[in-house]
Amino acid sequence: MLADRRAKLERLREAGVEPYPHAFAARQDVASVRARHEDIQSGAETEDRVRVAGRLTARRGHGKASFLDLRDGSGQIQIQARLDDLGDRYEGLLGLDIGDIVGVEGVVFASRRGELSVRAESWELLSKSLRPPPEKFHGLEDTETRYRKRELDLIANEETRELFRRRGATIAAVRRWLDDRGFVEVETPVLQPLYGGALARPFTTHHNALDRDLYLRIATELYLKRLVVGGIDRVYELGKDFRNEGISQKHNPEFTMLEWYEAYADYEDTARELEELVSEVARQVLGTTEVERDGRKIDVAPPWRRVTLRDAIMEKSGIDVMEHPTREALAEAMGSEASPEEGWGKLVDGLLSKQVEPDLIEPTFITDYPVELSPFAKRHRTEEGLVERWEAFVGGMEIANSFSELNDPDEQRRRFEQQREEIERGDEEAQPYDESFVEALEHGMPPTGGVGLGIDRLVMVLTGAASLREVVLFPAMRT
RNA sequence: GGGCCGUUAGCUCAGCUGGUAGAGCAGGAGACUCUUAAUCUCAAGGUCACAGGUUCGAUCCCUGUACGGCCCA
Repeated sequence: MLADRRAKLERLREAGVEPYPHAFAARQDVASVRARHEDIQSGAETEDRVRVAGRLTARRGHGKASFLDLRDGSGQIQIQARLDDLGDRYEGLLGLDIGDIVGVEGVVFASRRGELSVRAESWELLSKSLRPPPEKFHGLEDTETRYRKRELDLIANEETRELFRRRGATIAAVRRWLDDRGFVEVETPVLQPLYGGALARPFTTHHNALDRDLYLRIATELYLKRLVVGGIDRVYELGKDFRNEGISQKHNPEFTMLEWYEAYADYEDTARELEELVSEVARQVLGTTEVERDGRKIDVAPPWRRVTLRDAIMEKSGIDVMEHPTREALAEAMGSEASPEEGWGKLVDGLLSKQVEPDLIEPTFITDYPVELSPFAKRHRTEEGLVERWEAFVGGMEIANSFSELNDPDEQRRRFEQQREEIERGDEEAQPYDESFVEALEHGMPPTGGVGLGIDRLVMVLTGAASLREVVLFPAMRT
């Protein structure tokens, strides 16, 4: 199989052909050629001489005249090869393999059937392909191979190419939205002496020269808030976080997260901003605020529904969590035993994710969370025991999380103490105490609204993808 | 972590009650000067995921392992 192509490579070399030349000058991309001839009539000739280059994706031979399809990063175009035009270079062009990268110079015309084509007058091999590409009609369908060898998925499947174009466009649009509003993009440490900012288990690594363990960040929250203390009133970071947890359709151990912080804003401001950002990004990427998921249309245009966590749980389960303020009472109301490492907050979180979240198809803010679940959120201005926090859901999936940031250093200390109790109970996702963060707050942080937006999940929403692994180029796999 | 399903040619897939494997595409040789999943002829291509077991005989039945998918926790 490979031997055939290897043998061809050797024959080319023996014939004095360099199979891996350095360049193909004065190349135009396929999209620009197509753009010039949008309105061409079937059978029409032009005098437009072009140089295009790309991968051969198909060949239809006819003896002394043949057709090849050539694709570059911008699109695909048909090449016509005729013995009359190419003479002794004709056989060589036909002898190339599907998958080879080739440069062609010729004149643009439209075939009798109206297909825009380049009539080759000369060509050169730009890179020899030694392995056969996936099958041309069915493409590459095996999920495992698509993830492990994403390059083959991209060669074979237009939907995959389109999805990752959309992902790129989404990230660009998100940055544009923030940049336009004066947010400063920053980069904070990925390797951290102490992890924090989210309830999750970290990855641990080791610094040899310092001979000490470091953690891969689980969030950027604490460093970004220190920058707000420092006077960067509008700040954001877009990058990878790492959480040492299982792999599922909504979880990858490394994932892309956006966090932004805005001084003098609260969680009502950030909710309005998120609605605006998501709908604006959808408009830029899709041209509409309507997305599709499982065959259903979902409009992400503002305003999104707002419902308190207490009401949302009551509506679905009939349980008023505020009437059962201890873990024992709540567990009894739920008709189950709480495992020892689960506090009251964890039980509430469980009710939310199992009973409520799957039905949150239309864009929804769930607001006002128990303080136990939110060690960095400010207490609610009117509701006892709650904090000013929301999570945003679209298509049955959490995409963002936000609060009026806790800026009272003494209160922050008490919250860390509370987390210490959770750790002692055996909760491995609780927060370690971070004194340098509390010290920063002691210098005074303005009232601030902060948001975390899961970029992979946003891309899932905008592409209708069923699994996070579809929108991550190289998802985590065993071995 | 548990349950169910899958793994056969480079790719997409067949394979009967257990008798040592087939097709299409791709690749090879040939025919064909407007095709586009081109068409036609010929030939070639396999550690049936891996390791055991049952059997005269295993792609097929059983056990285990690896990897993947779906569902549940």
